[in-house]
Amino acid sequence: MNKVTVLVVEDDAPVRNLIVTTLKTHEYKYLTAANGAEALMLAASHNPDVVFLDLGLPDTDGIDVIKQIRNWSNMPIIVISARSEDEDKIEALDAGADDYLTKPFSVEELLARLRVTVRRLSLIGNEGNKDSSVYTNGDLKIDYMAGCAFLGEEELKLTPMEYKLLCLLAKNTGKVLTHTYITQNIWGRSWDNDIASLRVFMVSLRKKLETGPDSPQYIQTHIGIGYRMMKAD
Amino acid sequence: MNKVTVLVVEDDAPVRNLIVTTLKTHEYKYLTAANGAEALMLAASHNPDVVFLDLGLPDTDGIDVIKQIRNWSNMPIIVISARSEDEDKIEALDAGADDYLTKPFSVEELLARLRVTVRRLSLIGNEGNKDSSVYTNGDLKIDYMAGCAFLGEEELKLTPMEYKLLCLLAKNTGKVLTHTYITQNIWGRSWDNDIASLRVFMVSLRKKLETGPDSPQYIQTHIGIGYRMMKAD
DNA sequence: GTCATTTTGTAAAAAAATGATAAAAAGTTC
DNA sequence: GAACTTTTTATCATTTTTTTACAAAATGAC
Repeated sequence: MNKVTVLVVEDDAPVRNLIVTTLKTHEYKYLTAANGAEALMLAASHNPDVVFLDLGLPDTDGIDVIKQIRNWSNMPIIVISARSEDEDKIEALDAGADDYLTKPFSVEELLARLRVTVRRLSLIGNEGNKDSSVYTNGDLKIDYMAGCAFLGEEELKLTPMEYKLLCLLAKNTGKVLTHTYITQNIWGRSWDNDIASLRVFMVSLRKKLETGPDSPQYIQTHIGIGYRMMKAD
Repeated sequence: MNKVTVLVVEDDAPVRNLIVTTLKTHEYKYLTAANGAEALMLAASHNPDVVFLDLGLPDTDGIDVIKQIRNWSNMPIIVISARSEDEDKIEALDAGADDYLTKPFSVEELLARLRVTVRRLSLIGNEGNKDSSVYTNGDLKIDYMAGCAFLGEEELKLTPMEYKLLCLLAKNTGKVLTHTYITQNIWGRSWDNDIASLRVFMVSLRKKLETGPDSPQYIQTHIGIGYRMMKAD
């Protein structure tokens, strides 16, 4: 998963800094808000992965912030509050919070609970967004997660280079990619030899891809420039 | 959602009764276990929606129970423990627990946290919850719970490494796993030697798995990339 | 249009990289 | 220390990548 973004809602600057510093050193991205209005705005505009929410805000009741967010999003909300009464916890959790820590809290525990949340997010992500990593173009299908490509029902048996090349073209469907761009992407350099190799790979890729003897359906040559993956749909 | 089933793992009878009574009055279904072995059995056989787990069990370390369950399931586990040290919490959470309450706990808070968990379950929808403790793929069968594998009726006699490897491949059936990914998962590192070892294990695993002399039925090599468990069904 | 020139496609080889396998060495477990 | 598992090492076969040479196609000047 990419870097996780945490929205930190906390009016007390020292506490906020402590959290932010911790997040920074653990490679999380973050946003900060010092009051409820700001928090709601940032939550809506940046759609963070997780929210850390202090309930004692100057302008709004923290519970309302939870409810507001829950009106349109299920993003995980971890409450951090000075109040340790059962009723407070229950109210927050039932309003839609996912977890509740009381101040003073242990930074390590906060991180552990954040890890739990992120772990859960990635679980949902992997099962719900299964097709987000599948590319289709006519009969051609590439499953980036699984690392394989299909033409119709049949799986294409591609070498690593061919696969790389196909992915590069696919990810830029419709665009003409110059020889230099392609070789830079695959070999990290662009010598004459590489462009000659590119031609050879092009041949073998096309042999596996292009069904008929007719003009190339998927990969088009642009003489003097490079190649392009055509949009078939 | 139908009635939610909670597996209560707690050796102390009074506490267990308190929890059970509470669950009963709030219309939850429940199962109880007084030790780790029983807990694992019930978890596998009844596939409860949530687990309440006391870490101080007579027979097993609670952390091990978490890890065991996580071998084959993502069912929510809420830990209830007498130990309130940060390290204990972090260890449990990182082992796969979803929440951590310290004794003495408030019944109301427990219920609130249970509601949070159930709410989350219904969000995900039970379709994603297809993890079961046995994996089947053609003639291959893996009982994660019991920690053994079968080919048809015959049990495969696998070494620990071979078993680990097989599970990793099985859990990613259909995906091509890179050498690095595999070694990272098994050895936590990825040196040349590890990849060489991987090859050796691959040979012995295949000897035990692949029946015919024909091309590999289960484990496919992707030259320059890694391996893949094929979907046989 | 024709011809020279440039660019691209193709096949076949050489070179390099990678994988399977056996066997020995090192480590574990009981 | 015997039996077993894991790691290391070496060899050989296979596959992939690169190189090379040449044919085919496109381009542009005339």
